[in-house]
Amino acid sequence: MIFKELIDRLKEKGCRMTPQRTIIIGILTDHQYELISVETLLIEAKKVNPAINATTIYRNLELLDELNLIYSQNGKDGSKLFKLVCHNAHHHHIICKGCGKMLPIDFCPVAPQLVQMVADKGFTLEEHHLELYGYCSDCQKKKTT
Amino acid sequence: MIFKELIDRLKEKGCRMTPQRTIIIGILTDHQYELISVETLLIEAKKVNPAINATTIYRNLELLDELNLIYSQNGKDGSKLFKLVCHNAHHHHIICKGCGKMLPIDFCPVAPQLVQMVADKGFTLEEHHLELYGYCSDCQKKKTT
DNA sequence: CTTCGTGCAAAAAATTTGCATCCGT
DNA sequence: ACGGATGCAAATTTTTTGCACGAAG
Repeated sequence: MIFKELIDRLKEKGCRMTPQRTIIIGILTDHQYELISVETLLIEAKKVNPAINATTIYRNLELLDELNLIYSQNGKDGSKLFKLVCHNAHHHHIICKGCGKMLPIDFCPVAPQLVQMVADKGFTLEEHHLELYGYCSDCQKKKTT
Repeated sequence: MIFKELIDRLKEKGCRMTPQRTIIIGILTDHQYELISVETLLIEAKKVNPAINATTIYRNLELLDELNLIYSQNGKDGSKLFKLVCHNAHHHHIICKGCGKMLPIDFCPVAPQLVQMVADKGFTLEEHHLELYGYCSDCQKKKTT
């Protein structure tokens, strides 16, 4: 249900839903578990509507990036790869060492790159546990006073 | 002592140590805890030897990448950023759920991006704990038989 | 000496920008 | 109708490549 969520999120922000944007988001949704390059995204988008321009892809990726809705990393060949940040899936928390407050992080740093690195050593990654510790803004202040 | 380690590693691989390469590695070592762009790397390198060419930077980064000695990620503005993978520093393990074997991972996925994301929410990240679980190649085989 | 590495210039690729037009709301 | 979004072309930036020369081992 990521697709609709994304559209709602964009609408909230006052963005217009053009057919191009809808297509781009649809494709990103299709690839939500893998990384996709600008090039592939453009090719896939053109399959739906051949008139879509690369500029539109760039501008939409920029928009999604500003809203922190996509994550990007560099591919093996140096190309840039993108992936939606899945807000409704797996996530982690940061825990305040001062007051114990927990804040969910809508982002999992265990990227395909790490999975690959582990795979190179013969391991199959099944699950992971990440605990982040720090201080929330309130406790940060208390510490310095 | 990363600098010397890197040089040794490259020598082992049969790479020649030219002054340019030495400078580039030196600068990357200086920035081992932060990300650096090609542009900055070039500027810094030129401060040491103004004759250094961008092509040389690219070719050396390519070399280091092939040897998995650097990690790259995309900067906020879309530029590519690099950082040495610190083999002697902080690291994590993957633990086999079958036999308990532990394998160190010379890579920490808790990237500046995550630190920034946490900072945006008012938290200051102090430490983290990542546990990776999976199956080693041996136990993987046993499972399927 | 023998190759690898470098610099330079040119080519290619990737990304951004300006502007007129289009189309969601 | 208004203002954001798009397409197109041109400009800009980034990265790659070919080749001759220099220098490391």
